[in-house]
Amino acid sequence: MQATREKILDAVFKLVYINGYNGTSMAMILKECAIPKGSLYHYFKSKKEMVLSVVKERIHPRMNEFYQLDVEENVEGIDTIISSIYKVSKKELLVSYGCPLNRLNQEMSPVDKDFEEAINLIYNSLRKKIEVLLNNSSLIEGVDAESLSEFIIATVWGSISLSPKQSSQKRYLATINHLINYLKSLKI
Amino acid sequence: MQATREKILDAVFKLVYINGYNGTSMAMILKECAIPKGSLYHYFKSKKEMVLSVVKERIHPRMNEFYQLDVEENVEGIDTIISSIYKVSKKELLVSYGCPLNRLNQEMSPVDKDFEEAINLIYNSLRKKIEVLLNNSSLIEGVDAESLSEFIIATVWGSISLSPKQSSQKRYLATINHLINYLKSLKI
DNA sequence: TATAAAATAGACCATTCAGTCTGTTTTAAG
DNA sequence: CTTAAAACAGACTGAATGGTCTATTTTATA
Repeated sequence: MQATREKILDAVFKLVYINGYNGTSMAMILKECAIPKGSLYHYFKSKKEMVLSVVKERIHPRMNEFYQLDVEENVEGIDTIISSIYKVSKKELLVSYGCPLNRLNQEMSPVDKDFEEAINLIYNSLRKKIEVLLNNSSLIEGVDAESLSEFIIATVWGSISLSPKQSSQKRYLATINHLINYLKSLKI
Repeated sequence: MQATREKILDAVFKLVYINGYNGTSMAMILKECAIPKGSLYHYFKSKKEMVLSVVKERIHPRMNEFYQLDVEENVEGIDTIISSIYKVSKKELLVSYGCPLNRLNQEMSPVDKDFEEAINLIYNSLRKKIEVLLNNSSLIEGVDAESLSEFIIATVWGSISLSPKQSSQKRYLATINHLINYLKSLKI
């Protein structure tokens, strides 16, 4: 049944989000979704393949949902970016647990090529969207859209990765406000 | 012998830096430093205690060495910060493997209070140093030193955590250049 | 030089790990 | 209704895990 597979992906996403890849055992997963081992290994041939599926089928869509970076008619691209950054502060889980993609990236990318690849795919698609939005904006001269898009992601992800330390989204907003200031200063 | 303890800490730092906490086994550590188990457990009562010692005795000094953030006579604090950020790009390991503190933070802080505490201590000391330097600067009115210090760390750490994806320090510099621009715009 | 403490040494242990194996039940197609 | 494939079920396996235990060697000190 397809529902079983989805149930497994949900459980794995949740546990890996909190405990990381190596911190999550198959026993924990089995217990969380109350599914026998035979069933799980019917859908996934290994733990690694399973978590990679989570990256593609759970984390990727989640990132697209969190960062609403699609081009809108009659809206300056850079304003879409700014409002997207604000909206992130409303996502409590994200601000209090950190970014699931970045968490997994820190743990797995240096150590496993397949994870690095799957994670880079998501990172690049987000970065590219931001670059497109920047190119759809009236900016002062000499602004490099590519490095600026990297700067934006680096700052937002950095802020989120530190925000669990800081008590709340208030802190995230105070931090991120500097980024917004900078972005506004680049508008014509 | 004290040298044995130091050797162990070096090996653990290296392996945990690359593989993470849960990705590094005692067997790997023992092999790396070619020391029998009895000796190792003579110096450390557990893996966790050992890695916490690495945080305090290896990572903390390393961070202070990497980020040279001490107040200098006749130098604007903000210029010290800017040159420190530039200097980070010279540290190849940092830019190509990511920040060891941030790596461990992402993996362990959400899951273990002791790690969270030890890591926060370092984070706060760095942040405070930056705040002091900002207060030692002639900045335009209305700049909040606390949130700005958080913003600086978030951006630098974010850039470093993404820099392994980007081939080189060139990319780190291009990204971080936006931060420098912003900081310069805050000077009187 | 005698003696206790510090340090080295590695065999050993219980537990947990990811993954396999052999069935049984359910579902869908002819 | 028959039959094959899909799905469920969980006992079992070998390797790896962090940690213990006992014994020996080295070092420092009285």
